[in-house]
Amino acid sequence: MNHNTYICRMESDCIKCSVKPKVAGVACVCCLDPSKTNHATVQFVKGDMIIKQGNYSTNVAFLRKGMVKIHLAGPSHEQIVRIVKAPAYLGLPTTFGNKINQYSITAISDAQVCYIDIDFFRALLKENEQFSYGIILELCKNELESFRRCANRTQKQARGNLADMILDFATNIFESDTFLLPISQSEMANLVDTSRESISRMLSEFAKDGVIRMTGKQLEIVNKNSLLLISQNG
Amino acid sequence: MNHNTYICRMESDCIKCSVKPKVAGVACVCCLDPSKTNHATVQFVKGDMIIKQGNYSTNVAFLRKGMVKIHLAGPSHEQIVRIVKAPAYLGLPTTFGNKINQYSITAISDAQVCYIDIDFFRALLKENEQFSYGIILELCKNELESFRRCANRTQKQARGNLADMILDFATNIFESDTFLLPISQSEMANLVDTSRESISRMLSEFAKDGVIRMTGKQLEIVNKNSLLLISQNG
DNA sequence: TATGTATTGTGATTCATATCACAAAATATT
DNA sequence: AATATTTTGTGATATGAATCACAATACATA
Repeated sequence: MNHNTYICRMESDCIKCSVKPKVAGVACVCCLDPSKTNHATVQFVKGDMIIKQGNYSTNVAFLRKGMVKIHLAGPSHEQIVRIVKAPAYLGLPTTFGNKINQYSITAISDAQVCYIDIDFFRALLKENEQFSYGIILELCKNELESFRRCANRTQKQARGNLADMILDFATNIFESDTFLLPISQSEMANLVDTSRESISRMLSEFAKDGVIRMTGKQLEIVNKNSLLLISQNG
Repeated sequence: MNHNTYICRMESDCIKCSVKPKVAGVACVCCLDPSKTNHATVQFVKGDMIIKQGNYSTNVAFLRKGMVKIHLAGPSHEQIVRIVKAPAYLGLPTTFGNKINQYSITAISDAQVCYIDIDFFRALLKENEQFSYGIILELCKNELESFRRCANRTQKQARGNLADMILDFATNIFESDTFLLPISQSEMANLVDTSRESISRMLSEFAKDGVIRMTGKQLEIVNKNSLLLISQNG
């Protein structure tokens, strides 16, 4: 896997920006940058680190294409907080907070990120209230989601959380009941708060019970109801 | 305990608002409401529910005085997400999101809440960019805090989390090494993700080991270093 | 194609904690 | 003060899941 990244200014591409501003908050700023001089697009390969915990942050990043994982160093091991797919802003909390990235973001598929000049971004927030309202909205949604997830992870037992992960992939990320698992089993473990071995065991178990079908990283949900039951659990 | 609440319009009190706008985001809107007609102050008693999960929300709430717990119904039991003390906005995510409260907020001390008309609040966001920037800042801080907490709670073991809770009370909430625990042991359990029994055992253990001293709900940190060690753990 | 590296599968064992089951305090409420 | 109700203390037991320890693949690159 080649982790070289290259910067390419894609202003022309940004003009006919493929990421249409559906909701104000998740529009690429490119679309709002008439001079097209305040942003640059960077291509990442699967495995590349886009934002690195502990580094000083100078830009706002907007994920135009691809999938990433948000992760941070926990007290004993790496914790994957969430999987995010385009389009989405990355690392907003850092942008506003203390400038030091509090978590890392790594591409788990090839990805395209638009870096936006921070001053330009701030100016935009000021003058475009639609936009800033959209950002607030997105932040709020994230907070609620965080709460929900945290409660689940700590209260449910491992199989319930794994079921949730699978359902989340199918429903929110891939929007299909068949998909290629974008992360390894140890990553799943860090996402779902178990051990790698438990993930392996549980996946085989789900397969044996006819809940899912697996061929390598290809996963198919065979019995969604069972999965939902496991999620609600007992 | 008497849970009757009464509404009292305290416009005069709000004029000489004791909650000075230090940071834009955590200023009571009262201070920015010249006509003083868009807000009302309500007094709550310890134990009162200020915001109820599942209810429709019509106002923005600003906690002027007191302490509250943010909690939500988890899959198996109530989860306390965080303890918050004044001054702070309560339930912003709901305000912007879908209007149905996604979590409850309950007073754990007597508390004073300022309810602000939502349209007024929005208008303010629009016209006062300082203010909206402050709100964004606070939301971002919350998100980071959520991540950190979630990683800790799931990775550390029980005694580490309890140590963290005690340190958090001392450092952030009471700003003193001696304080009155504002919640019961079962609440602590829900905050720290253990069982009530474990909390009881661990507290006695900490006391036996000379890390803390306890007389009823009065807690004194005797050896902060030990507590920090337990937090980092092993 | 070959060789090193990362990922996955599976058993045996250990361990931290939840649960259960009461007793004892402490706090409300009449 | 007297009774009810919530909170707390503590032992015994059960259990989910981590850890350890390898074997077996799969994958990447020389």
